[in-house]
Amino acid sequence: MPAGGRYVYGLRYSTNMSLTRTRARRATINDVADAAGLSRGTVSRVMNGEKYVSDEAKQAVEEAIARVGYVRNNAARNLVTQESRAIGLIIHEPHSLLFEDPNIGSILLGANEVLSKADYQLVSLIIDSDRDSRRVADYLRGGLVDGAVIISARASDPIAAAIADIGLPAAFVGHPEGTPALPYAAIDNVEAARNITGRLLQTGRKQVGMIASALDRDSGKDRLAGFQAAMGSRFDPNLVVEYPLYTYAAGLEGMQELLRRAPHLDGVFAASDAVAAGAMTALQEAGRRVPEDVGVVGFDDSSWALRCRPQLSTVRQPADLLGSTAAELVLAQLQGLPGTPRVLETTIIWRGSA
Amino acid sequence: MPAGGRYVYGLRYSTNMSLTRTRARRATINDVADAAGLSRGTVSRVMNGEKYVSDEAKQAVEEAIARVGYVRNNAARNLVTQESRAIGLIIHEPHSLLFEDPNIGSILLGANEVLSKADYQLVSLIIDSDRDSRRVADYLRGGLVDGAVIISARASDPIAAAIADIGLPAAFVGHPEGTPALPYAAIDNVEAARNITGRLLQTGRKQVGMIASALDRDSGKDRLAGFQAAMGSRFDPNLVVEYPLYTYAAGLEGMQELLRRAPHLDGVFAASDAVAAGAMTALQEAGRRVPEDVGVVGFDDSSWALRCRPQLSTVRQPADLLGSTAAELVLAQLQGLPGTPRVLETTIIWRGSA
DNA sequence: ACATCATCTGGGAACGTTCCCAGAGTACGA
DNA sequence: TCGTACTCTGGGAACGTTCCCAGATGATGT
Repeated sequence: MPAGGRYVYGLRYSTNMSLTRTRARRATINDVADAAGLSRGTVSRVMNGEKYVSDEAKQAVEEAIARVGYVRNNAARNLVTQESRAIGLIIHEPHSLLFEDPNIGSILLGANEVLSKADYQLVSLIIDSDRDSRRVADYLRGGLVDGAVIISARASDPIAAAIADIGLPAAFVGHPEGTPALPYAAIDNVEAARNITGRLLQTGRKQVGMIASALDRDSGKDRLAGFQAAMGSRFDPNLVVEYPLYTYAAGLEGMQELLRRAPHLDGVFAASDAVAAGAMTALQEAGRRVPEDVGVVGFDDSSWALRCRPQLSTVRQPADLLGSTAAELVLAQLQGLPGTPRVLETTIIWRGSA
Repeated sequence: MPAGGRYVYGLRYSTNMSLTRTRARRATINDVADAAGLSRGTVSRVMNGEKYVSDEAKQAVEEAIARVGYVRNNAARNLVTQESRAIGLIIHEPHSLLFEDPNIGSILLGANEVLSKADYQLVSLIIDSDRDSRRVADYLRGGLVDGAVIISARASDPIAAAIADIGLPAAFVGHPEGTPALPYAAIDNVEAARNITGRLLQTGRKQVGMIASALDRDSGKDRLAGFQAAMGSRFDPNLVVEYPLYTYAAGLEGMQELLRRAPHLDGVFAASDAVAAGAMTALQEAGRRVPEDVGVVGFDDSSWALRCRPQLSTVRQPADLLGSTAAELVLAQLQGLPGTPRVLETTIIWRGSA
C-alpha cells in the first residue's frame, strides 16, 4: 500500500484534451484506518456521525480521509444495511411526448423536493423500448432503490406488475385501472372534466365538441367520460374526435376535423392545454374568433395556457403536488405506515378563451 | 429456512387498498442452490449465462429460481464486480425551465438509446438545490454508476469539478468554459448564430436586434458572440436585450422592450425557439406583420418552430445526437479508449418567419 | 475502596455476490 | 493403456462496508 498516496481513479491526459482512464485501486475504509492509526470501526463511526468518538479520533480520521482521498463505497454499504436511500421514478412516455408535456417536469421536481428533504436520492429511469422495460425491472428488483414512483403508466403496464410482484414500496401518479393495488396520488379527471364542460355550457354554447386524447390512459378516458356526463342528453358522439397523444398537433388536426363535421360548432373542450393551443390555432386560421365565435377550454393549466391568445380557460391540476404526494406515499410505506391513496383538488381557472 | 417458501417482500393488505409492508428475508443464491440441489457456483454460472453448465443443471436452477422467487442482489454483485453497468445523467436546470425545453427530452432519449443498446442503465439525477448537489456528488462517487453525462452545466459547476476530481468517466453535452478537461459533444454556437444572422441580413433587413438569453451558459454567450460577429460594424449594443432563461416569457418581454427602443426594427434573432415564439406573439400584438414588417429567426428547431404562425426559420441542432454522442464518449472511456470531443453539424432551416 | 456507569476503541462476523482453483468425469487419439 | 483435453461442479476467498460485542479507561456515587 503506497503510503500517503492518493487512491483514486487514475487519469492520464494525452494530447489535446482527450483522455484515457487507468483504474487504480480506490482507498477503502481500512486504508483510512491505517492512515489514522485507528480501527475500521472508529472510521465507520466517524463517517456516520455516531456518538462515542473522541474529538482526537474524529479529527485524525477526517484528516486521514482527506489524505488518502477516501470515498465510501455505496455498493458495500447497501449490501450490509439492506437499503439504498434511493427512490426510482419510472417515466414511461411515448417518444414524441416526453418532456413536451410540462406536467412531467413538475411532477419530477415535486417528487425530488420531498425526497431530497428526507435525504433520499431520486433516480429517474426512462422506458422507451421493451428492452428498457426489462432492464428497468431488473434495476428495481436488484436492491438499488428502496421504492418507486410510477408516472404515466398505461393500463396493464408490465412494469407496474413487476413492482407489485416483488413487493417494492411504490406509488402511482394517476390511477390507471387494471393496475395492481398500489397507492396513488391522482386527481378526479371525470369530475374536473364535468365541471369545466359545465362551465363552458353556462356561457350559452349550443354545440359543443371535444378533442379527446390518450384514451389508453386513465386521464384521457376519464376526461371523455366527464365531458359526456356534463353534456347529458346533448352529447353527440359525432362531435368527439380522438387522438392518441396530448399534443399540439392533435389539437390542430382535431379542430379542423370538428369544423368539417360541424361548421357551426361554438364550443370545444380540449383534453389538454397543448391540444387546446393547437385547436385555437386551427380556429384562428379558419377565421373563427375565440371566444366570440367558439369558446375553448383546456386541461392542466400548464405553461401553454398563458401562451395562448386569448389566454386559456382551463382546469388547474397541481402537477408538482401530485409528484410530492406520490413521493410521500412511498416514504410512508418505507416507515411501515399504510400508503393511503390520495385524490387532490382541481380548480377551474377562467381566462379569456371562453 | 422455510422450505419451499417464497422469499419476497411480504405485502399485507389491509382495508380498502392501503397496504403496509413487512419485509421478509429475500431469497439468496444459496437458497436457490439448496432448492436445486446444486452449488452456489453453478447457480451463478446459470445466472450469467456462462458455458460449462449441463442442461439438467441449467433447468434445475431455472426451476429453483422460479420456485423460491429469487432475484439477484445488485449491491452484492456491484461490490464484487466493481462495476454497476449504470450511467448517471445529471440535469442541472433552473426550476422553471426544466422540461419546458424540448431539447432536454431529446438529449435524454438519445443518450438512453445508446446506453440501452450497450446494456447500460441510464439513471437521471436532477439537481435543484445545493443539498441535491451534494447528494448527487455522493451518489456518483459511491460506485453506483460507472460514468456520467452532464447536461446544462454552468461554467464553474461544482458537480463537474467533483466528477473530474474522482476521475469518473464522463462527458458534457455542451462545452462550458472553465469546466475541467472532460470530453464533450457540442455544436458550434458562435458559427451557427453567425450563419443564421447572416441569412437574416440577406433578406434585406436594415435594423436587426437580438433577444439574448442564458449568458451564464456557453450556448447563450456564444450565440450572442455569433450575432455580433455577423453584424460587424452594424452591431448596436442598444438593440440587444438580455434575459436569464430561454423562455417564451423572455421573448415576449424582450420583444416589447426592443420595440420600445427601436420602433422601426425590421429583424430579430431570438436566442432560442421558445424565445422566438414569445417574440412573435409580442410583434403580432404590436400590430407588426411577420415576416413582412419584421423578420424573426430562432435557434434549436424544437417543436416550438412548427407551432409558430408563420413557422419559424431557425437553426437545427441535433439534440438527440448530442445525447447519444455524449453517451458514446462515456462508453469509449469505459473501454479504455480516449474520449475525443466532438462538434456536431448544425443546419439552417428556412421557413416563413423571415 | 469498590461497584456502577458512561465513554471510547478494536475487530470478528455478516451482507450476497463473483472469481478462481481444484478435482471428478468423459472422450479421444496415440 | 495412458496422457491430454474438454466439460462440469463445488466451495474458499474476496469485495468494502456496518453491526455488535467485548474490553479498556475514566468518572461518579456510596
